[in-house]
Amino acid sequence: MDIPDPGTWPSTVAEAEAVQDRLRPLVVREGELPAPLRTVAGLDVSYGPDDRLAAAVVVLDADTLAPVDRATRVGRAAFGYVPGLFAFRELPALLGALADLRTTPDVLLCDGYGLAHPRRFGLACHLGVLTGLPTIGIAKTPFVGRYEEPGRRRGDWAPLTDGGEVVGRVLRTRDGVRPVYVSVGHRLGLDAACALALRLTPAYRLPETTRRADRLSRDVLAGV
DNA sequence: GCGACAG
DNA sequence: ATCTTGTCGC
Repeated sequence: MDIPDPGTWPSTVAEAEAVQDRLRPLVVREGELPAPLRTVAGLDVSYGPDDRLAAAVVVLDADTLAPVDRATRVGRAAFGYVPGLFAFRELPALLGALADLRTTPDVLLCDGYGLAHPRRFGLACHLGVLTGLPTIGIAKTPFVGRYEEPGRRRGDWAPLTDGGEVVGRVLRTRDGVRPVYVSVGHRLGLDAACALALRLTPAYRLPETTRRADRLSRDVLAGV
């Protein structure tokens, strides 16, 4: 798919935060799922020694969840790990992988947060603004915000709030398993984001998109 | 000031 | 993220 040239990447914390502040106003915090929804893409990155990394994108048929496209990119981490600036670490490689895709996915599912971020501009928002595509963030552990424990059944959820505003949702994707943390990335509202998260978790806690991308990035890093 | 802190 | 054995359960 076509990916616009992001230009140069920041090298300091101050520069990176300035980039987030500059792009944040471009985030569209609402929207319905595209109809018909044809394809969904999952993105993930695996790390190896010496800052080596492998980014992977897997595109699935939204109905059958069968893989229809994939792309990978190996490289080095472009930024140190700083909570809140996580996106700068993986974005270059993820964009590179996306550029190699034959198709343009209808929605991008990111590993991490969107609006549930100290400056309301997590990886999912960043990726959404740069690609122009609808995105959502699904994280495995809490980062910002407070919440009550949701019910234990699949579909149960509780609002994730921070600074007096709802920034996401703690969602139980399977009965009796730890919940995931869903937040809006770009062009999709929270209801749509959670509906998609449930649709992609027919068997496991994490979305099929994320699981496929995770395994692919791992395999690539291992040289498979 | 101190601890916590997506992956 | 990654480093790692065994173990409980379907």
